[in-house]
Formats: sequence, C-alpha cells, structure tokens
Amino acid sequence: MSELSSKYDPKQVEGKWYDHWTRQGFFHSTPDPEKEPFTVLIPPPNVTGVLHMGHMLNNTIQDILTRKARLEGKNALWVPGMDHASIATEAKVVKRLRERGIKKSEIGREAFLEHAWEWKEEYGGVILEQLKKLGASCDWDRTRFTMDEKYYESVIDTFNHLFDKGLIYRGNRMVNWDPDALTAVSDEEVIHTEEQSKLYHVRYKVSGTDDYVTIATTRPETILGDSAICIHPEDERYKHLHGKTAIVPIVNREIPIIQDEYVTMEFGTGCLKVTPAHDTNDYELGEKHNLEVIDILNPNGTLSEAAQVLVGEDRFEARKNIVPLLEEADALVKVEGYMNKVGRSERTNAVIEPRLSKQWFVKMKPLAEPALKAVEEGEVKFHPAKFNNTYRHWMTNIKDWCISRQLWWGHRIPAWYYRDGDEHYVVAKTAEEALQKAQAIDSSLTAADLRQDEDVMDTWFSSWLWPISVFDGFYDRSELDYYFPTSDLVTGPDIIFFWVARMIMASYEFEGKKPFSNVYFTGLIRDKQGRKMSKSLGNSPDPIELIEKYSADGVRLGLLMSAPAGNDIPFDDSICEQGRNFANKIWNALRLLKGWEVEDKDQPEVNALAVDWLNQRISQELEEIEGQFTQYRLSEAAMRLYKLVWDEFCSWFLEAIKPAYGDSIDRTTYEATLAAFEKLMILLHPIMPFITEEVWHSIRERGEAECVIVSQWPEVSEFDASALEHFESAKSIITEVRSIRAQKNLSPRDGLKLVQKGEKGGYAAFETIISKLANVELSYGEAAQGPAASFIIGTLEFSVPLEGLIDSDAEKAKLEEELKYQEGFLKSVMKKLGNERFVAGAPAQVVDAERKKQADAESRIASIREQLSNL
RNA sequence: GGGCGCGUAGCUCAGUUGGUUCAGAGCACCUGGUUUACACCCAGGGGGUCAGGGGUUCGAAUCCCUUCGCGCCCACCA
Repeated sequence: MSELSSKYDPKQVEGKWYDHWTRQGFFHSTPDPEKEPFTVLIPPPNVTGVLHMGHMLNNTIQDILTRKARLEGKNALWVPGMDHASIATEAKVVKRLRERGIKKSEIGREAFLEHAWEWKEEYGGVILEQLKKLGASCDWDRTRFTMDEKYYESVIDTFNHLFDKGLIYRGNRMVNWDPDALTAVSDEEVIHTEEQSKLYHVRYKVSGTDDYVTIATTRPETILGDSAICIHPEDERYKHLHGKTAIVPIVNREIPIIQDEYVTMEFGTGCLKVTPAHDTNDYELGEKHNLEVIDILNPNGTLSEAAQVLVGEDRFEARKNIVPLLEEADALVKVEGYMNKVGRSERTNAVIEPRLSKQWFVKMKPLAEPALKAVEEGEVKFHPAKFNNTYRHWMTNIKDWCISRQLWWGHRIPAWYYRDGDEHYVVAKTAEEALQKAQAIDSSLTAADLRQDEDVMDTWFSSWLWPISVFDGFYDRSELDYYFPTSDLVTGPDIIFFWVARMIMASYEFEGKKPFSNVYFTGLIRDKQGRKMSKSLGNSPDPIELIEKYSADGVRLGLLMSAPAGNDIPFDDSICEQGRNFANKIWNALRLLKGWEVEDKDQPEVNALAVDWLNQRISQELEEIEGQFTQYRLSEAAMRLYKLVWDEFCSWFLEAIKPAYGDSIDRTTYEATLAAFEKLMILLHPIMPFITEEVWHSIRERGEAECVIVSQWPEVSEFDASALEHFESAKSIITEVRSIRAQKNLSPRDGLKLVQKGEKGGYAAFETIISKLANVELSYGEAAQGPAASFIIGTLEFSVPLEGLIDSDAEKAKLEEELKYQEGFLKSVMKKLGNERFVAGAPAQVVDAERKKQADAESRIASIREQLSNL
C-alpha cells in the first residue's frame, strides 16, 4: 500500500513547486525568432494596493492563458509590474507625514519625493509577492515600475512628441477640481451619484422696480459669485424683464438679466442664476454673454475674499450659513428637498468643484480615430463583445484629456517658464534643452531664469505606454519588435476608458499598431448579497487566508468555475471548496493507481475496451475544450475538464479497469492509464498548476527539468463519435440497473440477469464493461417471462428478471405512466407530420427526424404494451 | 434624459445560424451506502409556464412588439 496520505496537503506542495519553477527559469522569456511569442502584460497594480479578489480572478486568468501558451510550445511571456498611482500614493504619503506631524508644503518637493520613494520601497510590490502564492508564472526578472528611469524618460519624450505635434496644449478651462487633493482630475476620475440635497428658491430684486425674480439653486453660497440672471428669450412670463438688471442679495451687486435658449422654461422657476466661475454651463454662458467671472472659492474649497461675506468658511459650511443671511435680506422664498447628481473624486471622495484653471490637455480626436477603427474592424477583439458598444460611444464622444495634476509624485511636466508669469514657456526633454530653446527666443536668458512647471502628469499618461515602455521600446527595438503587439490583455471593464482605450490610442500613435489582439474583461467580484467588495464594508475575504484554507489550486478553480467573462460574480468562500475537493479527488486517483500491483499478463477485454474508450473520449473532449479556450470561455473549459477528470476518468474509467480485490492489473492497461492520467494533468495544468505538477512527478520518476509546466499540450486525435455514443448507452444501461438495485434494495454484490429483447444493440461492444460495472449477465433474444423490472434505452427494451421481488401493481403503474407519455409524444409527432405545411416547409432532414421519432415511439409503445400484458 | 445588457431549477450560469426526446450543467437539496482511492466520498433521485402579455412561423427559451423587474455606461438641466 502506498504511503501517500488520504488527504492532499497543498501547503508544502505549492511552495515547493513555485520555488522549483522559479529556479529552473521556466517563467523567463527572451526573444527567440524560432518560436512564436505569446505575451501578456499585467495590468500594473497600484504600489499602494493590497491583493483583493478582483486581482485574484484577473491574474488567475492571465496565468491560465500564459501557461496554456507555454504548453503549446509558444515563447510565453507574462510581464509583471506596478503603477506609481500618482494621486493615490501621494494621498497615502501625505497622510503618513501628517500622522508624524509633517506638512507636505513645509518640507518641499525634494524631501517629499524622498518620503514617497521610501514609502514605495516599503510597501510597493506587496501585491506582486502575494501573486506568487497564487501561482502566477510572471517573468519576475522583468518587473517594471512606471517610474523606472527609462520608463520615466519615455513618458517625458511622449509629452514632447505630442506637444511638438500640436496635440498637447495648455489652456485656461473649467476642470474638475478636487479640493481635498488640491489637484485637477480628469472627467473619468469623477464619479457621479444621486444624492439627496436641497433646492433653494431665492429672489433677486429687479433694479428700479418693486419686482422680484426668483431662481432655484442647489448651491446658494455661489450667489456671492453671480454675474447674471438668465431667462429664456421666448418665456412670456419674463418678457418684461428684458434689458433690466437685478440686485444680488446680501452683496447688493447689480447684475444684468440676460436671455439665452439654454434655459429650460419648465424647470424650477424658469430663471437661472449665472455663476461663471463655479459651473461649467455658466462659464460657457459667461463667455457667450461676456460676463464677469467672480471666483469666490479658494483652491481648498473655502470662500475667498471675493465672496465678501463668510470668507474663509468651507463651501458646505457657507451653504448652511448663508441661509440666515438670505432670510435677513428677505430673499429666501423656500427650500425643498431635491435629488441631484453630485460628482465626487474617485480617489478622495471629495465633492468635485468645477474650477477655472490653467492645465495641460491632450487633444483626443486625432488619437481616437485609429483606435476606434481598430476595435470596429476587429483588429482588437473584446471579450465579451458587448463592450464594443461602450467603447464606440466613448470614442465618438471623446473630449480632451486634462493631464496635469497639482501633485509631486509622478512624471513632472517638462515645461519651463521664463520671464514672469506663465505665458512664456518652452517644452523640452531636459532643463539643458529647455535653456537652449529659450535662448533661441531670448539670448539673454540663463538657467536661473527658467522655472520648471511644478505639476506632474495623470497616472494614466504613463500607463497608456505600458505595452511599449515595459520593453523600453522607445529606445531599443530588439524586444519590442519580437513581443509587440502583445497577445491578450485581461482586465476589468471599469478601466476600459482610463486605460484600455488609451493604450490602443498610444500604440497606434507611437507604433502604428495595436497593443494587443484580445481584451478579456472579467466581471466584478461581489459578495453574497451582491454588493461590491470594498474595504469600508469589510466584505472582502483576505485572498491569502483563502489560499491557506483551500489551496491556490482550489481558489483558482473555484473562482474560474463561477466567473463567465464579463459577468459579475457573487463570491462565497464555499465555491473554493469545490476546487479543494477536486484537488483531493485527483490526489486519490493517484493513490489508487500507486496502490495497484502490476503484472505482465494478458490484457482483459474489459480493460482494452475501457482504455480505447477513454483515449477517444479525452480527444473528443479536448476538441471541445480547445473551442472554449479560443472563445475565451474559460469557465466552460474548466467545467469540462472537471467533469472529464471526475466523471469520465475516475467514476467510469477507473471503476471499469479496477482489479478485483487481491488481484493485479496488467501492465498494458496500467501504462495506458498512467499515460492518460498524465495527459489529463497537462490539460488541467493551466488551471491547477500545483497539484498537476505534484501528480506529474508522482506518476513517474522525472528529472528536475521534466516538469508538466513545460511539457507538451496534446493534439486532438481521431475519435469515433458513434462508438462513443454506444458507450453512453452502456452507461445508461448501467445506471438503470443500479437504479433498480437501489429501488429494490439489492446489494451490488448479488449478480443479476439482464435480458435485451431482439438483436444486439451497438452498445453491446461494451458488454463486458456493463457486466462488470452493473454486475449483470447479459443475454439477448426473447424478453424475460415472468416478473421483471424493465427499462428502455433508445429503442431497446431491457428487463431484469426479479422473481418474488416485483410488485406488479407498482410495475404496472410505472409502465402505464410511461405508455401515456409515449402516446402523447407520438400524438404530437403525428400532428406535426400530418401538417402539410410542415412536411412541405421544413428541411428534409427535420422531417426525416420526425419520421424516425414516430417509428421509435411506435416500437416503444408496442413493447410497453407487451410488457403490460405479461404482467 | 440617452445608450447598452440581462431576466432559464433553491443558487450561479450554458443553451451557437429558430428544428434530433430540448428544457441542460455545476453547486445545493432528498434517499440509500463502514464496496480494500477518496464521507473533501460512492450510488440513486426530485426539481423549471425559459419574467408577464401579444405577434411572426409548419415550428420560438431562441426573431419582433409591449409591460414589469434588475444591472451597467454615458450626459451640463440650475
């Protein structure tokens, strides 16, 4: 008997093989013109991040794709790395400094960056270490960081390139301002949600009359910055106001009453207050009507001197505190509850303030064109394809990208100002180049006259170069030419605009090619109740604990089996149980095989049949699995493999060839079984890398480098589908007999007779297997006389004579029920065939099928009747 | 407000161009089981008006219309 434990213990196994693979350099790839490359780039996790379930799913899928390609003999490369995550990291560093009593503004840029790098060294890469526990077969020698020296350089060069091309410009525009982080953010970084707020109705006195005009606003504090009242030119109610002016309450400023079709007459009072400094639409109105811009807010969201009152108060405080002032001025008409959309910063959750400021922008239209075409024409394929719509919509309505951030952690904008103010600047790669450029304009300038822009770029302005810059492709083409375009990208649909779309744009702009051929969008992982997993809810399991509990293989299979592409998955720890149980099942199959005594002797027919069937069955299934893989239906592929191993290999095949107690197995069958088991381990390896490697090495003695990870993915070989069908019939027969045994409480050890009426069916090739697994003695010809339990498989009638065990009333009832069903079925078939339009209209094939159904049903009805008469 | 997607067994989902006995799978559930690999197991079993309604068709889970419910994305209506 073997010394293998009855329970599979993944703990040491997983660590052991991961170290082994790493030592053998199996994950490492270098360009090899002889081999086809297969490249996956990790979506670089934030340096600030810790591993969550989303990463687990994501990276499991990447690993599966990479491992499968490796097995297929491709030069597989999975590049890992990290994103500097400008705003998120800076926020964390600022917070840590604050806890130590240090203010960012006091220590200055250089010292702050030192702290940030320190932070990065300390916490950065935690995720990457955790991914090793999951089995990720990344080429760790290539781990990249978006602020590595070369990478940094490529970002700066890219900025210069786009600037020179006229695609980057500096402009004074309304941007999304985050008053907490004190920086502009892009449109994509603003999350709009419905929130309960209030609608304040405020009246303004019309100058020189006793009339009032009432407006509705959700932001009464901005009244202090009003520069006009706007009405619809066609609005009959307000025609008398044309050309008049109104008085802003509290501050008593006189402002014009303007007319613009922008106003919706039906909304509120039909009157709009215009605050060009604090609302995007109002800003546009202001431009059009030449209105004064009164910015009443400081960058941190407090009221500025320009507000005149409530100066220094936070905007939300001011919103409350302005109410009594309005009441005092007899200007507040009413306040009502109101649901409206509020934009919050993705990172800080602060309410975004539209703010006029000078920022750097990228012109997107020219970049979007080829990128849209690439997806429309299938150069880049999305899985599932439904994301094409989302993508198209965004790309056709794309707006310019605000890329400057008032932060320090990131790639600093390579613009240098000379002279006072910020109107005069040059863009260059380095300070030296900038000086040259500046001197070309004004030869009297010296290095001391130049000041570099303080801002850094949006994180995504570096990550959109990921497919090129991880290979240092801007400076050395040797790797890029081989690995680029990459093969598959696996990511969440939440960053389709942030990242996926922009990578496509960058790749066409800089390389004239797509960055990748396929994008697999995973679903979002939710908890049992369907809520998003988040730190604040505390509903996300710790992935590392999960791995410790269920094994990496178990977690991988569990995640995969419940995660069809693009669908959200409600996650429950217990789905990993299935994976763990499956690993244990494989383990026990190994134990069974290792426990057999092998002998050189003739191969019994049962075994020969079973081996032949198994091999064909694997081939048949492999063909299906390949199809699922090419369609990126990994859940389906995993499910098929699961059933292939558990049901076909373990439950049917191993039971069929299992020697009787005390008996040995013939060597031919044994060797074939090991070979098939090995094949299954290869097929399963991408999904469950650890146990397959362990089993692979337990099946036979192998050298250090002879690992399943670098073995060969099998080819689909010929199989006889009709023979496989016959085997399925044999299985049904066995199941029926077992069912009879269960009903009659008969021991599987007591042999039974099984009689098939008429000529032998095609299944009979597997007679010996049926005899063994159902423990029956088969005979053919006349149906058994006397009491018997019966069943029908296809059109064949079977009976098991059971003297003294048959309750003929029950049997009769069962048969009558069956008869009723068959007759009903026949009737519906006859109705169809009796319909001339069906016979004329349907394809011949379909009509023939109906005729066959008719014949089959008739023969079944006849035999049921005969059985009934026998009773 | 616009766009997209979804609704099939208790749960999670398959179901390809409408057509084989098509209503499926896994899990869960129920019954039985100390068979010498495995109770993380074995054998057997029950379970769905394919969200509702209407239409097209010889034929609809599948195509069209509509109602209800859910989700996501986009959008400047104060």
